[in-house]
Amino acid sequence: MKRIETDTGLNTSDDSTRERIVKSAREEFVAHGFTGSRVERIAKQAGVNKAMIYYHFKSKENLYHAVVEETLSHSFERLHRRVSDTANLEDALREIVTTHTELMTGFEGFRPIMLRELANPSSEFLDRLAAIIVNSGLPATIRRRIESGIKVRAIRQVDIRQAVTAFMAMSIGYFLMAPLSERIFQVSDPDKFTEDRKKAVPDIFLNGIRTR
Amino acid sequence: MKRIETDTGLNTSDDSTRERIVKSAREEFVAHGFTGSRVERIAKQAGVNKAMIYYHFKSKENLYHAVVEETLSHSFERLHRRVSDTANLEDALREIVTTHTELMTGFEGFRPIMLRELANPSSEFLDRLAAIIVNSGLPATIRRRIESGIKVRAIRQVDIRQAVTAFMAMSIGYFLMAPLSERIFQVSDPDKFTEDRKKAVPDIFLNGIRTR
Amino acid sequence: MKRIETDTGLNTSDDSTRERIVKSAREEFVAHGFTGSRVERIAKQAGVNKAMIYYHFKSKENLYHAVVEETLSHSFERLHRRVSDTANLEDALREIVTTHTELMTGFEGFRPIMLRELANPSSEFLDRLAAIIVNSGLPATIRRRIESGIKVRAIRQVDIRQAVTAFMAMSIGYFLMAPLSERIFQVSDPDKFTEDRKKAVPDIFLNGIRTR
Amino acid sequence: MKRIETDTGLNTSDDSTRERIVKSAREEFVAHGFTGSRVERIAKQAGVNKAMIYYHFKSKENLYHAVVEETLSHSFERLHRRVSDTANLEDALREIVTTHTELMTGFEGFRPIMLRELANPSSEFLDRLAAIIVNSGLPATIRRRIESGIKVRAIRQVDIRQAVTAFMAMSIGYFLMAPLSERIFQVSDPDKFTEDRKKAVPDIFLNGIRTR
DNA sequence: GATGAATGAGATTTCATTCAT
DNA sequence: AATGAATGAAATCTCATTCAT
Repeated sequence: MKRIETDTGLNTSDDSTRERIVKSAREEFVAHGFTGSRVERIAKQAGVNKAMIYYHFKSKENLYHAVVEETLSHSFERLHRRVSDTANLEDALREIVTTHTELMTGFEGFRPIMLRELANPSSEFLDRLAAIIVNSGLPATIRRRIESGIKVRAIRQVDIRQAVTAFMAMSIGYFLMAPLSERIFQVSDPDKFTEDRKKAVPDIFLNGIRTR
Repeated sequence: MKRIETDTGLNTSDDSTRERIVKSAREEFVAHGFTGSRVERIAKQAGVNKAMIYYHFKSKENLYHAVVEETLSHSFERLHRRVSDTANLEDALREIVTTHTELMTGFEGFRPIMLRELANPSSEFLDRLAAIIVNSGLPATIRRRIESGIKVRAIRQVDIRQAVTAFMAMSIGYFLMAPLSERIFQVSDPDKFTEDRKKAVPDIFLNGIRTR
Repeated sequence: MKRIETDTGLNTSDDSTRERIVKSAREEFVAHGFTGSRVERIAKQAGVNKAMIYYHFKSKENLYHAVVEETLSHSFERLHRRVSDTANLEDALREIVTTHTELMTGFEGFRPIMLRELANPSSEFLDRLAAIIVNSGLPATIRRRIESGIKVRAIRQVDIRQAVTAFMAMSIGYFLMAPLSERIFQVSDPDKFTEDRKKAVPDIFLNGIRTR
Repeated sequence: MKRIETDTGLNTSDDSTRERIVKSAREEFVAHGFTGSRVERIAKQAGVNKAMIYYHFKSKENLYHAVVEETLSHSFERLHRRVSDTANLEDALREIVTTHTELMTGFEGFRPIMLRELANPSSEFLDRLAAIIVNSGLPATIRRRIESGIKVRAIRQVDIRQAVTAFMAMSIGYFLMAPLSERIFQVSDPDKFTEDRKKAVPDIFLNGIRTR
């Protein structure tokens, strides 16, 4: 049943009924949010009877949790592999931007779900995502690298939390607000733009904190 | 962080029924999104009969538009006054961060509405907000200042769009993802942190693009 | 809105929607029990939209409570009026049998509801009914009359609780098991039989406890 | 009150799947009535798959019939042995009260099923139970004994049907309404109370119809 | 302007029953 | 004999909207 993960980590060819339901549900929740989603539509899309959904998941809410679970386990696998045997700060930062990019562009659904959960102050999703990120070791790695950089005077005496937060915002916050950015600065080739970011963001950030 | 109400462009002391409805509606839409919001609850909160809402606004959607309108007119007022006769790039950047901060923290509801609209690709709200931002002149000002900076070799030959976008992400994207950041880096005093950002962000960014 | 009570205490001509719903609901619950009853049928019978039922009562359970309430308030009025200015024990017993008879035959629905509630050990209905009966003063009156009868040796030294319980069983228990009795002893004229009981039961009981 | 299981006619140690299903079904039907009972719950309780129930019984209704059958065969065994060569009326009455007591208290479930069937005018269960009671010969015996009592003037000229019915109500009707009685007259020791009844009821009844 | 009552359409959920294995 | 998965039909409940007053 375990299958080799595709590049997106998304298991699209497993057609066990349960998987088919989760898949349809993800699409539906992504497109309409929780309340806007219709169990009927999810069922039809999955090619099953509505009752089947209640057989496998007990409620619409449960089904949503299952989708969130899947979305998160995906991001978990993504992050875990990247962690930390990067040679230096620059490589680590590149890794993060790349990972975030893949997360936000490669897994259709992660972004909208995250956006909506960000509007929900007591979101379990965010709790779990934060835990995943922390456990991946990336924030600690960055912090440590910056600290040693400061010690050897390669990096200025910046407020580390401000610096790391700013970097996260550049890396992941960008994707959240992308539709607004795209409206403000007409981006003609978004793919190239996203690709360029992978270099531009670490570059600006590193120069921003480096000693001169 | 507490601000004088009249300054927000939000007339909270007008007790006309219509205003009371819009106020409740805003709270409801902010808390539950469009589909999750209940006309009944809005009515009860406003202390009126449900039918009254249909008397004043013709539909739930209409009411939502009214709320969005209000939210946007607010952000418009916010941005309009600031425009651009700032002395230099650094001042301009500070102005932007400050404006964004006020926008996101000063008007309860702006953030959640924006988050949810960001999940909606054909959002009218984003169209209008982008227009407001563009019309405020700030992006053009920044761009121009960077361009002249490059010309006189004060600023490196960076990709301007990437730079401006990165700055925007740091400035406004941060607020969108704040609940996640707060979970990852335990921020004990968010008000002070937000205040510090007003200096830290332009500092990192400017150093990031300056020649050395 | 208050109207003169008919003989049954059942307000059948009040056609406010709420009343019509309760009336249909009573019929439905009586005929099918709680789980067997259908909100749809109740609505149709009351000539209203299903949603109307949820507008007036919040749930099916609530509606059931309302029916029970009505049934009980009815029995309450019934009993309250009869209380206790009966001249002697015999009159008091006749009063009880008459009241029980009216309750069980006059108010279509009391019996089935009571039967089903008797099968439910933690029934609120029974709690309330017991309270009504106790508060009517009848049990205390009977008990007191028997006690004084014993004192003056008109009545034998019987176990009073057993006696009163036995009488209650004869009076009200009979109606509960009537369908069984009717099957065992073919009763050709049930109305006359019920009428005769009003004398026969006190007669047997009184002779049963009298001294000789 | 605790009785030896084999005596009840209920084979509780037969672990065949079929028996386990009937046992769970009885508990379920007793607790929730027919419409309130859930096939799913019965299956789970019996430790089998829902489909198994449909394999053994064809439908929920069929299963209910099986339970009723079992309940009736039980009451049949209960009553069968007692028949009527009791020495005198008093002994016969005691026999009946004892039998009824055992019927109602000895077989968990008999009472609730009977109560609910009593609400159902065309109940097959009642038909069959009445037949069993009639066939046991007890009612005829009582009637005959009363008739001869009247002939020899040991018993008053009472309406025999009324008398027998009243006795039945005292004997069996009591159990039906017991939860109400217990609420009205706080009975602290129900076991003793039930035991005392076995003497009190025939005593009151006999004195009630005896000549003086 | 304002309300209580009403509604149609449709949402989520339940349940007895059957099918394929 | 036994199961997990599936289903059709229907149940309870919800909600934006309208009507009569």
